[in-house]
Amino acid sequence: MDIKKTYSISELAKEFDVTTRSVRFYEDQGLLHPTRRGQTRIFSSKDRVRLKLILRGKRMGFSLSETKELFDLWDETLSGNEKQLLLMLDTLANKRAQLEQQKNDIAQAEMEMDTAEARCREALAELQKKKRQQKRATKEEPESIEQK
Amino acid sequence: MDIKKTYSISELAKEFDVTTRSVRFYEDQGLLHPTRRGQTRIFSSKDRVRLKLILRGKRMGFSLSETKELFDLWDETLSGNEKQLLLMLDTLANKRAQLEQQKNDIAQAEMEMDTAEARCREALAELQKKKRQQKRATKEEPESIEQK
DNA sequence: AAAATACTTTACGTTTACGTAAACTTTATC
DNA sequence: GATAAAGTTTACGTAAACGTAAAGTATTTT
Repeated sequence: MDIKKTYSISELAKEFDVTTRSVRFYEDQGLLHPTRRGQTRIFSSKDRVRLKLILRGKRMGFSLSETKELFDLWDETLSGNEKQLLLMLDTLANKRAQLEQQKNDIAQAEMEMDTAEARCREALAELQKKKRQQKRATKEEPESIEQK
Repeated sequence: MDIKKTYSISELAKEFDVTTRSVRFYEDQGLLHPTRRGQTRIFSSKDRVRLKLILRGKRMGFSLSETKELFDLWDETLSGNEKQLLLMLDTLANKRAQLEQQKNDIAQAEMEMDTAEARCREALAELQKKKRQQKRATKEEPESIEQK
């Protein structure tokens, strides 16, 4: 099994570099389900994994409610109901399509960045050439202006 | 050169499936620069390209201001100033790193979706097996309950 | 010329994902 | 036992990215 530990809110916040406010917000939205000792939140390693997934989702452009839907769907999937299983498979297929689109977008962006970078380097090379020409000019005619 | 045409706001909106409101908003934020005939906006093919880039940026999780920064930077880059060129190269490197992160995230997500899908299919197979067993049972003992 | 269509500006409303401040308990430290 | 440190709830504020309604202009169609 996992590192069967529990975590405080600030432990998680530090580890993933988010504010405690965010963590509480994620709980509020039903994405995390910490238990309580008194009124203090205690997060399980499952919560920790989910937090990681939430943040990755965000980096991939997923909203919190999208991520929550996936979480909920997965939980219901575990119950083993056939309908839920099929729904999950369908959802997975949709997400895969979405990821394909993103991969295309990224590939396109990378290509365009390649050409952009190339143009930058060309322009820079031009500038360097001009600089060298200027230097040569001042060496060939040192103080020549004064000898008119 | 490009398809040197011009576009009305609704042409663009239809083509890229966004509202005219969004297009006006993008102009407001300085991402598009249509000219005017009277008070009516006229978009160039450059605007069209930019709109495409804006939307791709959104799909990749970029904010409008991030995209605007890139546009502005690129415009200044064209002026050929050395400092701007170097700044652009730096920015490009950063974006590349960001895309690398996204590619990692996507790869991870795909792996996890693979295992999730596998589990779903296993669970479904289990259900099918049980169904078949039930069917066989009712065939082997047709109305057997009544012959106690 | 009246009506429909496409465009405009102005401006307030909405959702998401938190930030920030206030006021309060609980636990650890001096 | 005072005080600091870490936690809590409540609640108002905010930036981003539009939605939506109001009210007006310009052009095209009937």
